[in-house]
Amino acid sequence: MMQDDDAGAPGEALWSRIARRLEADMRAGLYPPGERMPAEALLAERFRINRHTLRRAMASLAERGLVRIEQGRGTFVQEEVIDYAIGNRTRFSQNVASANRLPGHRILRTEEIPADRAVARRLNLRVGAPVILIEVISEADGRPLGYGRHYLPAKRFRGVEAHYRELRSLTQALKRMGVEDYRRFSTRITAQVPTREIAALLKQPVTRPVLQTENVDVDADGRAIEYGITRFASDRVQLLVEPFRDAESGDVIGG
Amino acid sequence: MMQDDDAGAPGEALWSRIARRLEADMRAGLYPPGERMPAEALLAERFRINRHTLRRAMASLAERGLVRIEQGRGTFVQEEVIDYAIGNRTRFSQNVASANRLPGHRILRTEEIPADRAVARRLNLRVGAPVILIEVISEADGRPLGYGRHYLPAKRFRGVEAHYRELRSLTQALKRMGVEDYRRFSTRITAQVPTREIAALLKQPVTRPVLQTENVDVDADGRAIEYGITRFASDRVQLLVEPFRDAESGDVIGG
DNA sequence: ACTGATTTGTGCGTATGTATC
DNA sequence: TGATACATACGCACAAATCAG
Repeated sequence: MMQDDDAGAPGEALWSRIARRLEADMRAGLYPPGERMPAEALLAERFRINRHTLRRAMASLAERGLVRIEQGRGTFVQEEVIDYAIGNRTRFSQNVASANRLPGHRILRTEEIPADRAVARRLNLRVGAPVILIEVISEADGRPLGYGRHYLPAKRFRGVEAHYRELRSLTQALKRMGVEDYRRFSTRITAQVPTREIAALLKQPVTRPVLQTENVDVDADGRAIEYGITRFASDRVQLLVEPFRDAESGDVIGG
Repeated sequence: MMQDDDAGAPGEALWSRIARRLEADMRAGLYPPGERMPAEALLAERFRINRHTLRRAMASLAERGLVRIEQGRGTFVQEEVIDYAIGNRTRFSQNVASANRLPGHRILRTEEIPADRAVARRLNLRVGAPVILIEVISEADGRPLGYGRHYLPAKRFRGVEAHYRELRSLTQALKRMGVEDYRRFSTRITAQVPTREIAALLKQPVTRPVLQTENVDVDADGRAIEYGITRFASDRVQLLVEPFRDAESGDVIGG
């Protein structure tokens, strides 16, 4: 049933008009991505409509993936998610750039530490062997996408962190140290509830999950050169396992 | 000060002895995987130790990944996670069987419905074209691993659900309908907070995230034959993106 | 939106055992 | 022997999160 005081186009339901209005306001920047929208009751009062009507409008936005409604917490403007491709030749900045975002990263710290059991096993080292730890926040348009901890064997790569800071690319830094090529050996993906600390680093609420990837990269000889754990903000990143293409021909492999 | 009634090995800290005791009790089946352990206060009283000492023991178990401590909720015995391999030739039951678990599935329903926009786009159909929906709970040792919704074009695969029910394998059912071979075209991975309904289907709390995968499979000619959305219980499954190997030679591809 | 009960998290104070210099 | 630092253990109190009603 139409609202009596509907001043919009005839034939369009009031909830639909409200939905378009909310969508326009979102695009205009009134409700920035990731932010909580005003409470349903408040918006209903502001538009002078019943809360049911507003909820119908919100439901249509939620269905289209523009907002995310969370009971007891509020309604949040959905952020644009970046496809993060995972493959044999995953490179960091390419993923972000191909989404028309400005890639960047902040290095939190670099340190030489003894390998614990987990790191030693993945890098084929003895427990206690020196490894270089690089902690990075990767960003797109200044918003945190992921928080990564990368371990490299110090014996072989001592000083890599200086190159990395200078060149701002691990691929380039490794190349300067003689690693002409490397590839992703394995990737393990889990979903987790973030610790308060990690949620803060990713600037996301602890109530939203993180996608955790664990990877081992190897050089052309198959030697492990890097072990990394990255936590992605699941509202801003989705992982994409694509059909792998030949480096030269571009043909799909493994069909 | 050592406890007066300490009967343990000398030189070993009390918290360490308690940790070993708890670990043994876990393995003995006293605290089954996924279950909540008794509250810290209760356990401390039972062992006649201070709560701090018990917490030190629990911290060591948590560090080793044997338990998961959640403020306000309790301490939970961590479940063994199954590696679920994702690749060009992902097949369902192989993954579970290779983890020495008994694979199985329950078909919740099969139905012919018109394709909505999302399904139509992925299967290269018109909106409203008939598709077959198959809803499945996949299990290992009787515990739910994932809840999947699979869509197939009805025009080509009408009746596939009967074969599926009989053969209990989508690969076999498709083969019977003339699909000799198919491969994974793309997989999209996100982490989400489950709805109450999905949490119930997966027999997990809503506070634990789910891993959602969206996949499109294509036949040898590259035509889309299946679009699926699967939600995995993140405590019981981790996704594994492995180096892809050639079907014949077994060589790693793309090195 | 509030309440009370339960559970884990944190801080402080005290005391003793152990290792080192 | 003594001084010092650190790990261990206990007791008490309150904060913070969760959950059921």
